[in-house]
Amino acid sequence: MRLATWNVNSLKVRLPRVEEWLGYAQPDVLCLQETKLADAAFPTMAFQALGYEVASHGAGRWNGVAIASRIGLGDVEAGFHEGDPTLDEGRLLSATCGGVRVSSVYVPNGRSVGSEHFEAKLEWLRSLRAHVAATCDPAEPVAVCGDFNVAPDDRDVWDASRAHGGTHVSEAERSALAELVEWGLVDAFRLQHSGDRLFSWWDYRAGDFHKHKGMRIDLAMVSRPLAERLTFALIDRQARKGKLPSDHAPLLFDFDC
DNA sequence: ATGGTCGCGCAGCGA
Repeated sequence: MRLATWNVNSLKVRLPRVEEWLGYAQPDVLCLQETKLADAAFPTMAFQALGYEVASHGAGRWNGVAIASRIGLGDVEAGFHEGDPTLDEGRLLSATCGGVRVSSVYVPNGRSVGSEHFEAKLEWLRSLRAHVAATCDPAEPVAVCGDFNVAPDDRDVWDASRAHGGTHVSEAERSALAELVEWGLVDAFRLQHSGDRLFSWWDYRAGDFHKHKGMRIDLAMVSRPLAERLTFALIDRQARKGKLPSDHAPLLFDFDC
């Protein structure tokens, strides 16, 4: 099974690149973030034409997540399992694909440490942990994939002291991410790669991509049964190049299952 | 040292 995740920063603008990428990357499951599309406007036919079923969860303009799968797409759940169904703000979608409980997540940015947006980010991550704990079993195959807007450690940032006014690298955010680890999920990329400067996002401005100034904030957090079957992990930097790229690269994960 | 680019949508905000 090949699992992928990609923050596309507007699926409307990015659809031609996503179609091209599906053609050569050939994922079985693709989690999308920042589609910026209402469900009614989602290009379902384009995915069906390539052999994928698709589910989306978005209100348009901001946020929006989706899951495309060519190995089945069942038990779709939009948002958090408990509480107000709009609390997730179009940032969480879950489905069962080929026996794996997959979630596509777009964690709030947080803007600046200590702001109300930052507190909301921490609360969102706590809700995500509660959602996973309420709906999944760590002894079963679970994959929570997407843009976490948290760099797990200092290897994952070009310069931790200059990152985003302290967000993405703060102890509070990393602790919130560690809560998912404590529940039973592991950062799949780190099972295959231990090096630094292996980023998944680069600011559009000032040529940051070419200066290797980025962060690794797009993650696949997987339960032990999947972690044990991981054979390959890649950040596809090629897809960050060329015409009209997203500011995020897609990630690929192969599992022997 | 500062600002720099996108997307949305039509001004300026969010990232």
